[in-house]
Amino acid sequence: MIKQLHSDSELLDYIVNNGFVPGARLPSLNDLSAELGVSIGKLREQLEAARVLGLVAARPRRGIECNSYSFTPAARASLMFGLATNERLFREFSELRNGIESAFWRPAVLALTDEDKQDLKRYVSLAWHKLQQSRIQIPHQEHRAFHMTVFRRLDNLFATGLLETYWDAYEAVELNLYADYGYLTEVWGYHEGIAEAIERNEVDEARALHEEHLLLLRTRDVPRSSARQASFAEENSMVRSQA
Amino acid sequence: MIKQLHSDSELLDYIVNNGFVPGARLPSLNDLSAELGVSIGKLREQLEAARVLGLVAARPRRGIECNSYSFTPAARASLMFGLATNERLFREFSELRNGIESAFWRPAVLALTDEDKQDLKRYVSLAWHKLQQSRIQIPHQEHRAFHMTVFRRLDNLFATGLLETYWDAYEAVELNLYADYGYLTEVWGYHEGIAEAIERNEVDEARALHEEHLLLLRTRDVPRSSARQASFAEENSMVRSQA
DNA sequence: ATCGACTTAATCATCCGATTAATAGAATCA
DNA sequence: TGATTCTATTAATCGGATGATTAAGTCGAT
Repeated sequence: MIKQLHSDSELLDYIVNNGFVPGARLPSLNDLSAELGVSIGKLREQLEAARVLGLVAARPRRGIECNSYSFTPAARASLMFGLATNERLFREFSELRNGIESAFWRPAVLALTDEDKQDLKRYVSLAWHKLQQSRIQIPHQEHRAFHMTVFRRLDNLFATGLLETYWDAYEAVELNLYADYGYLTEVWGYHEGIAEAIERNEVDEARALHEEHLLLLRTRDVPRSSARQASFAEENSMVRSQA
Repeated sequence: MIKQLHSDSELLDYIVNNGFVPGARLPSLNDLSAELGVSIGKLREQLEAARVLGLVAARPRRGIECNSYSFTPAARASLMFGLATNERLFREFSELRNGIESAFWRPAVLALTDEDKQDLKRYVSLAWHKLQQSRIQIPHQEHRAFHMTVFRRLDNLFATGLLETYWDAYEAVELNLYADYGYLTEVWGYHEGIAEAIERNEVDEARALHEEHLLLLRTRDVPRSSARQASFAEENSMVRSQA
């Protein structure tokens, strides 16, 4: 099996071949340079790449530390750059997020604990509270927490990592998709129904509500996206034009 | 909107702020260093990171060229390292791939052209040919091509990028999931049915077959995965144990 | 005039050395 | 004992030197 997943990175090869576990600290760059026969400059290039991927963390005097594996940093780094050059990509990533939530809904909900279900209801009431104040606030934090709680028990680093990335990106682009009051109450009405259905262990009922509520979001037009690209109207999101 | 997607990378900031399009070439590192007031060494670290993410390509004398955006390189780089340290992750990524294929099946198939549908049938017959030879060959290339053709028209860089990444990873780990003859014929029986249903525009029939065929793969045990971790038997894949 | 081989120069790739900044841990002192 | 200072280690950044690669220009032969 051994398999050399040829990574053209002496640093990463060193990490995998010497079985470094999360939390373990690598030798200093000086020692690594001597041991691997690679200059420090080159090692630093690979170190920067590894750090962008979230694989290691480096601090002076503490050395280079291996992180526990996560898909999020790589996804976020790539997505953030993509969004900076083409904001339209946010819609595509939203589609991906919707697809992942739909596909993993069932096993995720089935694995929720009673405590998780109480958390869901708590987020709903917190959101209603924010929405019902005289000076209403957008319950964004609760929105993120609600969805991520649903998938809290999902044992899939990639699915959860991509969901996490979605919310990071949402906060970064600040499209304010959930801006107007009527829309927010509708969404949280769904959330409330979902939380209650989950509490009653009616998984399919919750699933149906979840699908409806995704559809609600899906049909919603992106409001004040940058008008940089004029070809917005004619695009038909899901499908690539035929060659 | 302007939004400084603070990237703590002078190089990437420079690219996005100056509107470099795919194919455009950046100034030389010397000039960039002078213009940005950043040393070449530091720029090279960021260049390596950008290259790992597949955002740029650098070649001597050609300079640094912006690539068209793709999610694949980042996903692949992260996944490959993850697999090198924990092969179990392949199953999780397979689950993700299954979920994406299920979620995007309908719009993808609906957008296929007649030519695409003929390609699907062609891959099926190529695969049967390989399987029916006296010295049978595993039609892996056809398997990949068949699935990627189904999603050829899907206009979602992230979904298609992750599917592409899956096949790259599959070839890298070489688990030989599709090894024995009986399994292969069963899979390609499904593929044949899918291709024909798609040709007859029976999208839901094709979808049902596709779901069945994914289930077939899902229930299949990973055969000769490294026995490094003995806790394989007791794991129940999809769900994280309760806190 | 066209084509191919050769030269040139621009640029990335790699390496080295030195300096700076940050910090963990030891030493010191109230 | 507890807070502070000191010191050594290490990453972070810089500047420069050299080699490798290759696009583009040059030259010559047919």
